[in-house]
Amino acid sequence: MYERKTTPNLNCGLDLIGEVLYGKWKMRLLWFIGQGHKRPSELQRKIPDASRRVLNVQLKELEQHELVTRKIYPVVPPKVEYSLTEFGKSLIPVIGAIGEWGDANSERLREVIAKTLTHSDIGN
Amino acid sequence: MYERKTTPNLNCGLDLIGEVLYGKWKMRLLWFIGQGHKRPSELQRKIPDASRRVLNVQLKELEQHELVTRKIYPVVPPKVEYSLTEFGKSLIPVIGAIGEWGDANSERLREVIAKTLTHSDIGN
DNA sequence: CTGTATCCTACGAGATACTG
DNA sequence: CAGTATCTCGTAGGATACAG
Repeated sequence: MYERKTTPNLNCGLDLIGEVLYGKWKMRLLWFIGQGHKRPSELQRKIPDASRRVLNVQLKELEQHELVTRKIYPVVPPKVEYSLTEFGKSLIPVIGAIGEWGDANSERLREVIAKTLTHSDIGN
Repeated sequence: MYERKTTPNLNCGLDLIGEVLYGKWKMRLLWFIGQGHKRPSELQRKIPDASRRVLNVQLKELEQHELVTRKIYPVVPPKVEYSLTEFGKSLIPVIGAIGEWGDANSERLREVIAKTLTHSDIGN
């Protein structure tokens, strides 16, 4: 978890939600957990570009922000499951809207993003 | 404008939109421009926490991503106006949904955010 | 299967001072 | 009023290696 030195100025909803959703993989984590992919290894497979460490960091932040809960099963090998809280669930439609717009405009988005990359060569 | 060294992996809409919306003030810039606050000084007043430089940087990125256009009036003193493109306009409902959720849950959000601040003391 | 501890780097963003 | 040039710094996130 990162230690924050500065204190943000939170004026509007756009700001507040940013605090909680800022983090490269958070929206996708919430999304996949909502889809029923709850175990760390599963999430890791769904988001292979993220390192295990960062996934854990962001999951812990989501937990602290009360968007997900973490349940540990005392078995060997260890088993952990993340679930959305009610609060987290209420965010899913918003994330859905964002993702839909992104999917619907993926063509266009790839174009404009490609234009701004200095060493162009998009990964896929 | 920042020079990017790494090349992102863009798999899904959530990823793609992130590329274009990542930036501390971009959503609010789009929002305010959509509301008709088009001039730099106006936007600066709306978002006083951002420095002029960063506002310009992010506006230029939004322009390159074809979400806004920039129009210069050849008068003295100089006058500039930003407007949403059709592409940019199509994003507004999404930003609206995000902002609404944030506003609707601002109480709760402030709480959970406060808990995670190490040197607590929220600005407002 | 889980998670944590180090170390390291790119880059977002602020401050300030300057030009047209 | 609008924009750019430097300089600087914090920190998010990757790599790797290890531990329960």
